[in-house]
Amino acid sequence: MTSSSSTRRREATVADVAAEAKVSKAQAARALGGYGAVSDDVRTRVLEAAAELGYRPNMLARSMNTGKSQTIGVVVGDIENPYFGLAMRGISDTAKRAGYDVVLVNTGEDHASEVDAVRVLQDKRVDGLIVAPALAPDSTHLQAVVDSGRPLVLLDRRIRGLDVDVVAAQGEQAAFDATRLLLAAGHERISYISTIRAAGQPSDGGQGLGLTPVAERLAGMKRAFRHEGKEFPESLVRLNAGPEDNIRRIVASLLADRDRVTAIVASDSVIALTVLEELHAEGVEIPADLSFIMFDDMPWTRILTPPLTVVSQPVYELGAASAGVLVSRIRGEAPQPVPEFPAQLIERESVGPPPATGR
Amino acid sequence: MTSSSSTRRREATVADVAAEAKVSKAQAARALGGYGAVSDDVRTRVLEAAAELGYRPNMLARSMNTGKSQTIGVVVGDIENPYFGLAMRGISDTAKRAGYDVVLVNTGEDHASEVDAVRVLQDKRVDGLIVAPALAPDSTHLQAVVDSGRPLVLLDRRIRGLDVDVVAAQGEQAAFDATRLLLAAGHERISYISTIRAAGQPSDGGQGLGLTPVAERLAGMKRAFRHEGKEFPESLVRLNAGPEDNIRRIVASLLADRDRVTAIVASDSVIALTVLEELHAEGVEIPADLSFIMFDDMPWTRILTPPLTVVSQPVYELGAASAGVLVSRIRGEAPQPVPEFPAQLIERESVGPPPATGR
DNA sequence: ATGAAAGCGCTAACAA
DNA sequence: TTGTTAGCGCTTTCAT
Repeated sequence: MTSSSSTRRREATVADVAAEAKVSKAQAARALGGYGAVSDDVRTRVLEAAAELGYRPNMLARSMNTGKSQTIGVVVGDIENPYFGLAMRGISDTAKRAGYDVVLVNTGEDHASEVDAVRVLQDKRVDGLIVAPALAPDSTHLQAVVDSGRPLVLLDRRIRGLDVDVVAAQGEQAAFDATRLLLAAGHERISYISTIRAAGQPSDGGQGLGLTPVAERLAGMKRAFRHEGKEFPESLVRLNAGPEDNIRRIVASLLADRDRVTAIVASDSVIALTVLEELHAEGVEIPADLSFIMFDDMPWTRILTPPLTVVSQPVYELGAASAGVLVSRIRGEAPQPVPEFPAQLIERESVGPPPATGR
Repeated sequence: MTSSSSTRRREATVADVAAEAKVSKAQAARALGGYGAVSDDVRTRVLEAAAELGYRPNMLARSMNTGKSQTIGVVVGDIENPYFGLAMRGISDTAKRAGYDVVLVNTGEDHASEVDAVRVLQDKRVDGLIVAPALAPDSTHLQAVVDSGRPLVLLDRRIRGLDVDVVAAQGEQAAFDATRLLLAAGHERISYISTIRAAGQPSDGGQGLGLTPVAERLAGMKRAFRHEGKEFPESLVRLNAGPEDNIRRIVASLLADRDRVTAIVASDSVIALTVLEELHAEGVEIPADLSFIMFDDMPWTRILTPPLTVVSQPVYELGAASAGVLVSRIRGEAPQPVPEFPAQLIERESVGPPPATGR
């Protein structure tokens, strides 16, 4: 007759189990924890007692003396962004398989938030951290993680001077390919739009971008222009584009310009959505009036009219790899080289020749 | 001269700080933890010592005696699904504001996984749980949570006989509205497609669906038919529709049928995407050949040609509310009534008259 | 193989 | 206000 009252009854502890099984606390703990030397007889008695009492280990207590929490911390800018949603699944799947739980903190791309999150996670004694850092001049909070000896893996963004594993897609070549596609179709007035919070001038085209995917892609685009002997239109690069209504404004002004852009490259799927909405609202036809390429091959890009030409990144795999690398670091295994994840241009139908210049 | 070796140096503890500040461990702990009575003099000395030593509290130790981990567990079927991504942000934002971290477990809609997740989270002594339970005959794992006295909030799905807070959108009325829209346009052969893993026959139209949103919506649809004195085509309900290639098959067979469906209602955005892809592949025009309505007002539904008529659900708010309710339960506050979240039909252009029966 | 006892880092009585 | 002393539930020497 178990007392199934709804009040939280005291949970059974190792001591309780030990008493019930008539062995010492130490032996019960060994049997329960699966370590040390235990005779079959004792083990079965302990396990039976445990089952009867509904014993469940207190992981906090266990973590306290082992120093391992079997938990990894993940800090991202925006889980709502499908990019991170997918990456998160990769992380989660991999972590779970290795016996780790994941505590997720969303920073809203805010640096102070990120600093705080990293600290809190360390206070909670996570065994390792995966951070997709916001662009910021200061990375002492991450350096502190490294100094503390806790494994840290950077996702999607490298940080200068921080010697840790980084898992990110390589976008330079794909950006090069995408730009060549555009150039070949006859475009030169190409705009790249990103919400990245870059330091410095809004359109300084690469300064203050650090080692971000955006910087890489811009480099790829420039190389493509150089390759054709043409000049990259720095002035059409739009960073710090968020939030939504600002993106709309940017698109509108890009279109209103006397020297109109003929192609737009969107930095991710969230920004792409807003750009497309604004284009729609302005009655701009793709690709007749404007060519369009976006990063991330979201499922919906295939069912648009026309289907969108995109640069796809193996996002799930990036997440999975970051967790994989982190886990092996936690376990102190030999530092495997982080695999490469090249982004890839997928041609569909949103790129065409620029409109006849009928201004 | 700090030893910035990369080896994990022993972290400063309360005892270290106390020694440095020349006070008792208890006083140091009080000053550090911000509880009890501490003189200004002692406090400043302790805080200084702490700063100098780089002291950080060990939350595991703290949790062990307080019994509070300041962490809530969230168990969902699929984080990759944008629905949960958004809900997760609502949860995360709300939890963080209340001082809680979130550990997220993805079950892949697998019951065994869910059972395990719930157990592990309890072992980790989370202060409360938010679970979006997979449909399963057995919910003893959740009953166990309730019995243990740990706060539990169900997200998106109610469970018969389990007396806990439930946060979910009300879809009956919106489904009724959507169906009336379809009926008014002249549709009767309407198919509802869902990936929900229902027990019993695949098309038993509501049996074995428990208290799920799908059951509610089906009820709304039936009511609309009844309201018009027409008979609901149970045989067109397609449950257990996953995974992707199976969805395609279902759509294909629905179209191939001699008595073709004239309208499809998709249960969520993930399934909608596949349905739309298949329709696209089959050359079916919306709404000329087929009318289409989906649940969840994803941003991309607005930029399709034509824009999609959808049923929108306040997903972020659902997540936020579930966390809010959970936190107040954890704090032992008076049980606030869970707010209502009616889903809402948003008419756009994917519904039109059925095609002239030119078979 | 087993048990006694000493912690892990912190909070929580209880005295002083 | 301060310090002393017990624990929280578990792992881990160290004997036996």
